[in-house]
Amino acid sequence: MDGLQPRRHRRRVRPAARRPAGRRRHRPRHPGGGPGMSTESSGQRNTAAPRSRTRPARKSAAASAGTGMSQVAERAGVAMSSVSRVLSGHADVSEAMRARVMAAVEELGYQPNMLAQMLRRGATRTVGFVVGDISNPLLSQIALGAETTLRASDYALLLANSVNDPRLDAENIQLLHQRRVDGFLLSLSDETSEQTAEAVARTDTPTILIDRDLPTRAPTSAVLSDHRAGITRAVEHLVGLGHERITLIAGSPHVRPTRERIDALEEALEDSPGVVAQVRPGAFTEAHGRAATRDLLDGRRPPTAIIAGGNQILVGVLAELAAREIRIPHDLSLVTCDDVPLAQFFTPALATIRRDPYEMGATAARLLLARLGGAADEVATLPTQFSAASSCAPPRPRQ
Amino acid sequence: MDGLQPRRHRRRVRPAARRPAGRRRHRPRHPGGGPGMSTESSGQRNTAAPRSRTRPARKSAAASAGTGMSQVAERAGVAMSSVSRVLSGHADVSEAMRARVMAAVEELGYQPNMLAQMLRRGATRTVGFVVGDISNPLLSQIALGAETTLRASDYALLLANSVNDPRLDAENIQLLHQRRVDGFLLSLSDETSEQTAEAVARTDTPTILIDRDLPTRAPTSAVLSDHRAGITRAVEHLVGLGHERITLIAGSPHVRPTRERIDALEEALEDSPGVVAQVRPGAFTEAHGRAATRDLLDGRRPPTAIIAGGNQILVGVLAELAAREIRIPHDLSLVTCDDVPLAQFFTPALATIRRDPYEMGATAARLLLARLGGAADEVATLPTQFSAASSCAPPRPRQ
DNA sequence: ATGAAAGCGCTAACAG
DNA sequence: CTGTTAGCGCTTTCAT
Repeated sequence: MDGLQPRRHRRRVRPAARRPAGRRRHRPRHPGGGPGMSTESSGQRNTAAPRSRTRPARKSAAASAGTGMSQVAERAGVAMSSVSRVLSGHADVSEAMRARVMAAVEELGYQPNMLAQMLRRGATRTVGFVVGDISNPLLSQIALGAETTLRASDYALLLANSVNDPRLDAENIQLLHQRRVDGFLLSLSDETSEQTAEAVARTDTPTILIDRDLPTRAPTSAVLSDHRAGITRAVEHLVGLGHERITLIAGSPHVRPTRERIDALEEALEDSPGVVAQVRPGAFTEAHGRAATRDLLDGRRPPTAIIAGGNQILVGVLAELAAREIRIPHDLSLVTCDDVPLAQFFTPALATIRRDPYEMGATAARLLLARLGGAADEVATLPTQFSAASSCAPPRPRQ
Repeated sequence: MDGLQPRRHRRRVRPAARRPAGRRRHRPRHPGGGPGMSTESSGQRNTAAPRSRTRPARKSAAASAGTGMSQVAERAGVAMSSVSRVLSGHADVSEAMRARVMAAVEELGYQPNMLAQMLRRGATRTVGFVVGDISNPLLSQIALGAETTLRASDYALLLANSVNDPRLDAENIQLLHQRRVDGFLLSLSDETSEQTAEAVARTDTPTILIDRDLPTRAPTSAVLSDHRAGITRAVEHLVGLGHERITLIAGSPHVRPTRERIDALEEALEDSPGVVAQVRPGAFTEAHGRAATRDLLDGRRPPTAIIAGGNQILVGVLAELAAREIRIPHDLSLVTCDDVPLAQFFTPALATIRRDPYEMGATAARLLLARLGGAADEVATLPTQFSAASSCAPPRPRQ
């Protein structure tokens, strides 16, 4: 071995206690060891008399577990209520008291049991996030924005995927409601679902819709994207280039973005007689993108420009175009909605209608925080930007 | 308007009760309305005598809220414990009892308060997922796999981002512990952090590491990827093509994937004297990818092949290559780790070391479920695949 | 400023 | 099989 070497070399330390690890996923169940067989590492002072008759599911005595507020009180020689007051920063507490209590807390390594607090206070400081598909970069960035903002206010995020199934939307709402979340962030799979609307209505929990509309029956806040503006700019650009047949391959017609985009496309073309809009709603999937593209290109009058209504759809569109060796923008112009990580390195560069998903999530969280703080429901609309790029060019002269 | 029209036309229904929505994010705080000002929609039977002296934060009387188990018991004319037994599917319950109770439940639309159950049972059916960056597609797919699997067993996922800050790792673990999660799924930002190790050790909660190692002190299960195999295949391929200077631009050296990849690269080249390995660990960021690439290309002996150790790093590498108009694979061969959505449309196609992140998440969840069911800790290693592609070619002859 | 007591809504002994 | 009872661990009146 010659030449430069890594600055950092590291011995391969196989963690001692582990089995060699040979990719076994479905571990055979231990014959004799059903639930309840748990390792039960007996704590130190297991000898003394049981504290009471009732002793449910004793949790193994770990560092902090089992140390309750009453122990702190005893240690500090004060009443539990005083400990509680100190810990929750109540005003009327003497310095002496505060010091005594904090000392005891320190010594015992006491950590409050939030479960008990939640039950008692009637608030969980938890927000339920129902989302069609967290693995979609758009949604995961929204999640990041939301989580970051919520955490700054000491809220935690309970995540529930619906895998784009409206029934799971409703079920998740119900489930999270039973877990007593203080609020909801909803990126629903289908805003027309009766069950979902009911689930939302049944809950009187503050709810923020993320780029969705819902029958007014259930009052909510919402963070919306201004899809109209984006589509309008894109269409203006395409029309300016001379396109006369523009197709939007859109996602599910049961969510706001799709409806807005379709409306915007049609509206934008109202002033341009001679320019034809086509719309292919369907699903936010690669399959739909591909099928729609195939269909269009096989049709009597294929479009000269396609707008892909989402990142998965884009994949399908590109796949079909690649299969047919259709060149962009020579044979067809292409615009896409919502950025994807590597899009910037495409050749040709992809014209894109962008928005800021992190900011959407953060805004949704702020709206919810406001609602939880007593404010009224509110709708925020965030902008959308169209960046032209070389994937759009004048159409080829009519055949 | 002529020609084809969309099959679906839709009136633009502006939801009635909403303000026109003019993008205002930082809503001014209402002067007089602090917390506690909440709308307090008084329920129907607000006239009767208060049920008790203590009445904390009375939740507004919604459909299901306020309906407690005792009411069901009363309605059914049985004891609360019987209701409980019926609802938790206890064996020794007569059909008559079951029917009476279920009827009452139905009529009242009763939904159990999981908070109370959690406190009483000492289990929350909640899993804490600590992750460096949920917006990374790799991690969000892992999250999806985990959530889907956990949900099938009635566990919910509490998500905590650490934005790649080791201190937040530890803090999040502590926070989730206070929320009494039953288990942890950890995709730590830095496995060498003392604080994190302590936090994990302090918790006696079952913990699954996701592609991380941790000092044995804290016993855990783990799901690992076989990075060695992937790198080994990739290097074999490159060496086979005649490359003699291969650089791995890696992410943080404080996580397992980076260490494994570095080790594997060096090991793979042990048998190939004359082939030089370079390693540039740093961070999983575009910035590092770009800086490292710049550095390498400006160096005395630039590599003939680069392995990008992550999707963000890849973006940086590509950016720098594009800026210098370096052609792949003519001037340089490129391999990347971990797939990204649009990579398949790259020209040339990117050679990639792949794994199945959804399956990683699902496996992690299964391991945790097993642990929660009383099984011992276990390590699962999932495979990795190298697909060659046209981004790799023989190097240009030495200058 | 501090303490005593009364639960939040539920479960699980225990005793019929 | 069903009812009684004693809490889970904490917060919050209410009364000093």
